[in-house]
Amino acid sequence: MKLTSKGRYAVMALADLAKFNSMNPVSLRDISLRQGISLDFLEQIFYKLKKNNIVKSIRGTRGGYILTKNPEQIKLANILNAVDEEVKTVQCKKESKKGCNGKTSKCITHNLWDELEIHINNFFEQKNLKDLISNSIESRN
Amino acid sequence: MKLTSKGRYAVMALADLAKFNSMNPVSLRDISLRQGISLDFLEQIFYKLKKNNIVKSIRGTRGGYILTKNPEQIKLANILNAVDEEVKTVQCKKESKKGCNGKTSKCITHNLWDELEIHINNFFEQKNLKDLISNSIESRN
DNA sequence: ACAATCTTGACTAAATTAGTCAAGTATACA
DNA sequence: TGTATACTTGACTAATTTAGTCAAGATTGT
Repeated sequence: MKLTSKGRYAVMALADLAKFNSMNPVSLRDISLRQGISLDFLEQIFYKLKKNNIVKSIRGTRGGYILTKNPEQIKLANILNAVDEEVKTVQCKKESKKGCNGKTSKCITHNLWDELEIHINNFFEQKNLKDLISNSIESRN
Repeated sequence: MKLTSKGRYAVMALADLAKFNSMNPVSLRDISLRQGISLDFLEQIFYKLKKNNIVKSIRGTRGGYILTKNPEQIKLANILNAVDEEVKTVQCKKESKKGCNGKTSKCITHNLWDELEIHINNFFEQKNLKDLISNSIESRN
């Protein structure tokens, strides 16, 4: 699980989408304006979200994107996995065939990062888009 | 909380230190060889660990470093905070005076990252150096 | 004296991030 | 049918961050 602006933007954009979803598709341009995210960057992000079947697109003049499911069915873990291709907490996983740091065995802390990754994933597994938008209303944002 | 190799190396090095601590100071050179971490990089890391009172140093020919406390009294959170100066999960905190993304209010996901940071911190608050080394013996490493 | 070790700052190559740019394709609507 | 709007997709790039290296010294044990 990689946590970058790309992931944050994806969550923000989808929260925006969930909020204004009602029935009409929402254009990236609108999201870009409301959330202050570069349109070009959003395009990249939504390309991935679409490939991962989290949104679907409607082309043409009044087109835009809509969620494929209800907000409460979309877990944040799904979103982050969709945009942040590689899953990692901290190095030391990708060289796992040969051990860590070029050694032949796993490093002392190897299990630790495994556990951490699970811990973080749990967090995102337990949150869905609806949680986010109800929270933001609650806190008067 | 930033998670990089620097933090991982710090934890590895201190776990090594805890293991061989017995009574004699352990030199960075030894740690470097055992853990496969660059000596120069270790020096940087231990500089910070010392400033944060996690280790103390003994100079001279048979010098090296020793832990200032028992391994079970050193929480991983302490270590990571010591070496990873800046605390952050994902952008959107440092501009917190002016809101996120240059907007005047907090972004929809702001609270989310706060929660996540707490979640991760809890993880590291609950683990100490002793946990690490007993685990690694247990799993025959 | 001298070798081992810690101390500290400055510098840098490589990787990653956070985008931009560009050239399209599809659709709605006038 | 033309045109504006919006999605589609790949390629490229500036800025930042990471993960170190390099260097010059200060201390101490023997």
